[in-house]
Amino acid sequence: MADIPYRFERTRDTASLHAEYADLATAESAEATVAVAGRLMLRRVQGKLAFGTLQDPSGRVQLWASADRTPGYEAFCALSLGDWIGVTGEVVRTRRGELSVRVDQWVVLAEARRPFPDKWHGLSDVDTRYRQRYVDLWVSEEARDTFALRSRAISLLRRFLEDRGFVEVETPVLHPIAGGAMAKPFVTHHNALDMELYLRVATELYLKRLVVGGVEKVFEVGRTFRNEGLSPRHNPEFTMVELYQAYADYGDMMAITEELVAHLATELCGSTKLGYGGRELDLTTPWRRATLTELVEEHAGVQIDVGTPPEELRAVAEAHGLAPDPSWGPGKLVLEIYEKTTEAELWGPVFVCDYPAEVSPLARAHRSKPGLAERFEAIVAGRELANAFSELVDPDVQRARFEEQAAARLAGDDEAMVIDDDFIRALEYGLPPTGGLGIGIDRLVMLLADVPHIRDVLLFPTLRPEQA
RNA sequence: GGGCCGCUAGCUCAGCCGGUAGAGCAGGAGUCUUUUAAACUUCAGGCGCCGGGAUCGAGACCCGGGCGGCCCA
Repeated sequence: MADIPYRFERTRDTASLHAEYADLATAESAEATVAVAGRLMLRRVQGKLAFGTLQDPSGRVQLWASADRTPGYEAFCALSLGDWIGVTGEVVRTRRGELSVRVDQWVVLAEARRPFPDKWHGLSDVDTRYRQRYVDLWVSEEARDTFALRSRAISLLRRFLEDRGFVEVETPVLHPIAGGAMAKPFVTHHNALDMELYLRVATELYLKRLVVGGVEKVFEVGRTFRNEGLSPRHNPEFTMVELYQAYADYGDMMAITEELVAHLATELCGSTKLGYGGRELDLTTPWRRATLTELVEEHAGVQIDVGTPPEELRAVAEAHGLAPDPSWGPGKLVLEIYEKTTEAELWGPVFVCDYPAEVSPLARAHRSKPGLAERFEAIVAGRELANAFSELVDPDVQRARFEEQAAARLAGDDEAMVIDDDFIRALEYGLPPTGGLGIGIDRLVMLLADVPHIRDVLLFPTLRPEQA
């Protein structure tokens, strides 16, 4: 192992070097000494002269070493690609016009003992890119750009909400009851209390408790866990932002959703007109608002709603290749028909409004449409990006909804919710009219970064373990 | 869970109808004072994902398994 110093005093990153010396003439020296550090990416040895390419997070700069002025010239030429080095020297522009740091002093900061990936093709094996993200980040600029964008997106999201008076909170990840979404939880065990705990499937029920407590505008950005399969759009742990606003309804949530997404697109991509997967995506506000049943009529050519006789709904479902379970009510049938015939056809952005109340146990009944709830999902680039409601505020109705869920659970639906008595007790203290919204951050970043797989926006996605 | 595709040197990839494994880069040893992934000479580098099978003979064909990708549920 080389003698590695404990620190290195860097004076410039490579980007600021290029900015500062943009006007330096060819074959001139700036008569200024700088210290740069990073990873050696390329090397061109020409006998008594050697050139290298140093990379840091801001970019790259050429290094120029010569046998007659670079100390330890032979050793410098023998560095491995991937080694971290610190270089001190004069800023010059070579005869070929390349801004360079002359290697007057240099020191190894870390050895790359493992071989460098192909310097031209980089890493193409996606599995290796996910498993060894440290190598991927080092050699592929697209990966670095995507994660930089993710970081800025979350930062902008926080500022957007804070600017509107929302307060960020942290609620438990370990839940005694996995509530707030229809999903299978991960189960764990607490030894001291000798009890099962569940990793949260949503932050919803805790955040609404906070609105009861008087936090009128509240949000949480947090990891959520659902015990389901892996797909280009699903990872068992993912990041959601949920927000709740007192005195607001789902219409207000539509406005926040479209403003937020348009704001992020403008800030990060420079426009609300994006391309995604080679297809145009126009996020300019306002987004289309359409009811679920309108959209089913558009795409499946059938007029149905929760008031349609169940036999008729069943027939429509079967006509589209579904095998309706006898336990399904009209609401479930309508939802299934929508998901089968329409959801995949939508590109969006579109707010799909007014879901059946039967499948929306935490949403408030529609103010004028019986059997429906004031709930929407935002479909963007063909996938669900957001889910929101006018929140159910009546403790008696909430208890009845929970009881329906418990019955479904007994009947074998392991994604159905469990009765949360404390949540009902909270509602009994009074939840004002409230709008609530959840947005999948990973999917949002996928849109903004124009990447096809959720793994492309997760630094360390869930993978099967490597073979020993 | 089902279907299809892929897995060959550290990396990126070839390999015909089944005949005993190759290139470029990276690595080692040399030559070279202005290069830009890319000079030249030379050397080394392989559990062909794993396990079975048919064959005189398998990287290639058949079966099972692993991991990954895409599509479907």
